[in-house]
Amino acid sequence: MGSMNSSSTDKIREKKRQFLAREQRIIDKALQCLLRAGIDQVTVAAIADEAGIGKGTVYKHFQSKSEILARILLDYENRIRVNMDQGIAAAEAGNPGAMVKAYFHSRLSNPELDRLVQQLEERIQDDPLVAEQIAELHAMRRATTERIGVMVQQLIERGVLEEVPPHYHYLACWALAQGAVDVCFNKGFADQFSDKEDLLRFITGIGVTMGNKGQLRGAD
Amino acid sequence: MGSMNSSSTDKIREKKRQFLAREQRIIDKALQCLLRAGIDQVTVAAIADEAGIGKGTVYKHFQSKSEILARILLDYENRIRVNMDQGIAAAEAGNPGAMVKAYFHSRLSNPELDRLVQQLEERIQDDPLVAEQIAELHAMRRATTERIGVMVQQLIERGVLEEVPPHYHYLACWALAQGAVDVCFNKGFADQFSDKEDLLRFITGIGVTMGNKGQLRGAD
Amino acid sequence: MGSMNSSSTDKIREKKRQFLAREQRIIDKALQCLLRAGIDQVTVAAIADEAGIGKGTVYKHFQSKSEILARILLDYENRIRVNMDQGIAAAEAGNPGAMVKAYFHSRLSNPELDRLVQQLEERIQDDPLVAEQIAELHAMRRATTERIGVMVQQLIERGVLEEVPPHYHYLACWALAQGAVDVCFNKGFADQFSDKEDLLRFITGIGVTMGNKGQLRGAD
Amino acid sequence: MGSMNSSSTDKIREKKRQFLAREQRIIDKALQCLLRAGIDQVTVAAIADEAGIGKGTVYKHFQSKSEILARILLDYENRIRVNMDQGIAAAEAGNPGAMVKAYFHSRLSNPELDRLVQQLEERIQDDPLVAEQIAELHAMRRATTERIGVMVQQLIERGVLEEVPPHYHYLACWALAQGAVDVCFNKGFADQFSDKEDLLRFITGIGVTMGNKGQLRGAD
DNA sequence: TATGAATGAGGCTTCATTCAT
DNA sequence: AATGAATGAAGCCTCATTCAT
Repeated sequence: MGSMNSSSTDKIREKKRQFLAREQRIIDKALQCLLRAGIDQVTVAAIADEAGIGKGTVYKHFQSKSEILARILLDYENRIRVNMDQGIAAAEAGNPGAMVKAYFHSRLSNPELDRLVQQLEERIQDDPLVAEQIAELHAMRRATTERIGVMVQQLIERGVLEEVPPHYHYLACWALAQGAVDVCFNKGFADQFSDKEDLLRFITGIGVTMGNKGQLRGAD
Repeated sequence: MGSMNSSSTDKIREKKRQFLAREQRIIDKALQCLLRAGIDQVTVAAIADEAGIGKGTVYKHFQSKSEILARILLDYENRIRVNMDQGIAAAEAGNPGAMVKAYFHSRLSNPELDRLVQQLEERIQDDPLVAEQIAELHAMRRATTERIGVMVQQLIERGVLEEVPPHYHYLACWALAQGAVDVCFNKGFADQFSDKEDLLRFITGIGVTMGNKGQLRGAD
Repeated sequence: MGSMNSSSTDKIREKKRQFLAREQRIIDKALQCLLRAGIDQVTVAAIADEAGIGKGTVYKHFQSKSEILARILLDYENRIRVNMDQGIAAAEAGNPGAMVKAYFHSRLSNPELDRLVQQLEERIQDDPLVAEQIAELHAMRRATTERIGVMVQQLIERGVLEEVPPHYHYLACWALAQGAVDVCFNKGFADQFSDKEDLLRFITGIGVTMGNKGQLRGAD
Repeated sequence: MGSMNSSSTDKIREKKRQFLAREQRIIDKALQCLLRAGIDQVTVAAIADEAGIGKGTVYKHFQSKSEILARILLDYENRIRVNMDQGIAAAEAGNPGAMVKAYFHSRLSNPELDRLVQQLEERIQDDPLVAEQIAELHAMRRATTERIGVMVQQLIERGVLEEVPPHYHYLACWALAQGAVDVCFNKGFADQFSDKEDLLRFITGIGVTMGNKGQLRGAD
């Protein structure tokens, strides 16, 4: 009986594992489709085909197409958060630039993906079917902002950064990263640079120093 | 006969004028719809309604829906170019920051519109129906970049700006502006700042000084 | 100019006429489908096919499938109301049974249809897409009930009918008619009678006298 | 060996008992779902959930969803038949109204259920998967009709009832009961009466006397 | 010339049923 | 024997585009 129990438990576990694996597979394949074909061309049917499963199966794992997209969004934001944690730890260990570097690295190391995620967010932002997930995304961002805010505040007090509301610095970073990604993949700029890495390095350099005190002259 | 001729010419001219006026009206109303309802909600029918004409008439002026959107895109880019011309003139007259300021002002003075245009570009980027217009857009950008490149080159030579390929500076500006707009309208950041204008001023300030020599430390 | 105007007015009128004609055609064909194949087999595609038009065209006339069904419902109830008006007129002219006869005649003269309408009502009763039409249906019924109520009240006062709330008599009629229709088309009773007309005549006879004073003995 | 045999027989019996118990549980829970949520909202998955078993298990007991519904139908008709048996017995014992009363009581004592059953019948009437069960239902009704027919014939001969084919009286009863149930639950009549019980009592009273001789005047 | 009715491909989603474990 | 993940046919609806008037 004991062994039977444990074997049946094993079986259930194995099933759960497989189920989750398939869920991940759907996510992965969906992402693959999205990156390849662009957001508008990807249908639930296409995702199912790519994953080698039936359309109906997709709906065993996700309540709607938007939910798949939301999941990609959250996974991505999570990965950024983890990277930021490391950056913050390094910053607290005395390397003040580490945080910003970590941030830019997170977002620019795979700019195709970052850009896709930007587009996904626009697309599902107002879909009531994923209101909850969107709220979660926003909560994650808020948490990140707050943790960064503390550090930024210290840098302001130490006279390193401009005295503006602390999250301005974060938002400016976010903006620059966001735009950097757009530049990389905007087809109109494709012929403007031969070395994407080099450009991103330049922009990251800007990100690391921007907002430093004494560097701003008045805008109109 | 002469007067008849001239009157018939007048008639034709008047018709042309009316035709073009209507075309502009369609563009304007389409833009109005897009800004009001968001890119996904706007149908050709809605545009025609808003313009007070029939759907069929829209297709007398534009070959496809994408063409309307492309037209908005081009109009916008054109307006930026005009502004840049003034900025460049001022820069040549001895005000080196004027160009960057002009650029940021063009893009951030109406961020809702800038953001919409970003989205439009994503949407129609690969649509073969407007391949030509997209090419034109890219050509405009290239022209702008080149003209800026000349000035930037001078600033580099005068030791004001970092010695990187000249268009890097432009692309960084583009990126920061692009991202600034995203920050403004990302709902997840809505509660992070109370005064959009203030934030944009801060970011514009960054834009004006970024890339200045002596401000960059190496990114990884 | 005058004749041009009138001819263009004519054209518009003709178009409207055609449009309404097609709308009616859709209703008619939908009804035909429903009667032939049963409510569950009828899809929007089937209706469109039957009417010889595209699926999309159906949606130019009706906002949803339910709206088609609701329209059939309302048309039918309207026809009953018109018949009732005549019956009430006759009743006021001194033929007290005329009203009930008119009612039964309305409902039993085409029992297939009546039964279908019953089913339709069940089906769309709670569909929010036709909440308005359902409300209208109920309003029509309420109006009918009230007008009948006045007459029934008189008959009660004259001692012809049982002294119960007046609309009880109407509701009992409605119930008997409703059930009579079910009997006619319930396949389980198909072999119980050879002459449907004869049975309905018998039941109508019951309807005309039921509720008359002195005929009721207590139910448990 | 003997005792082993008997114990294995016991086991088999126990299993059968459990199997049948579960089957009944499925029926009960299905009915519960149907009454709660309405016929359109109930899926096989919902029934299985409610019964606390897997979907697959449901299909060990029933070949199709329709079969479950058919079973509910037959159970209900059976219960009516049992009640009728008692009513007939009472009628034979000298209480001629007992039969009709029994019938109405069977159908109107739980009108929600009766209405549901009506709807089920409509729904599965033509489903080939349950053709057999539908035939059985019809056979049961025919049997009931015939047994009643004998009594009605006697009442006709004694001059109590109108001289029409005997089952007309039964069918009229069926119709009135059927319609009474519809009245109760038609939302359009919801505001026409405050006391459902009172209305049903009135209608039952009609049912008991209808068809009695001397009460009919000719319908058209 | 302007119109808008007609079109139908194509998207999303549901759910009865099957079948490998 | 029981399970529930997988299936895919089928339904409803949208909307860019066409074309007869």
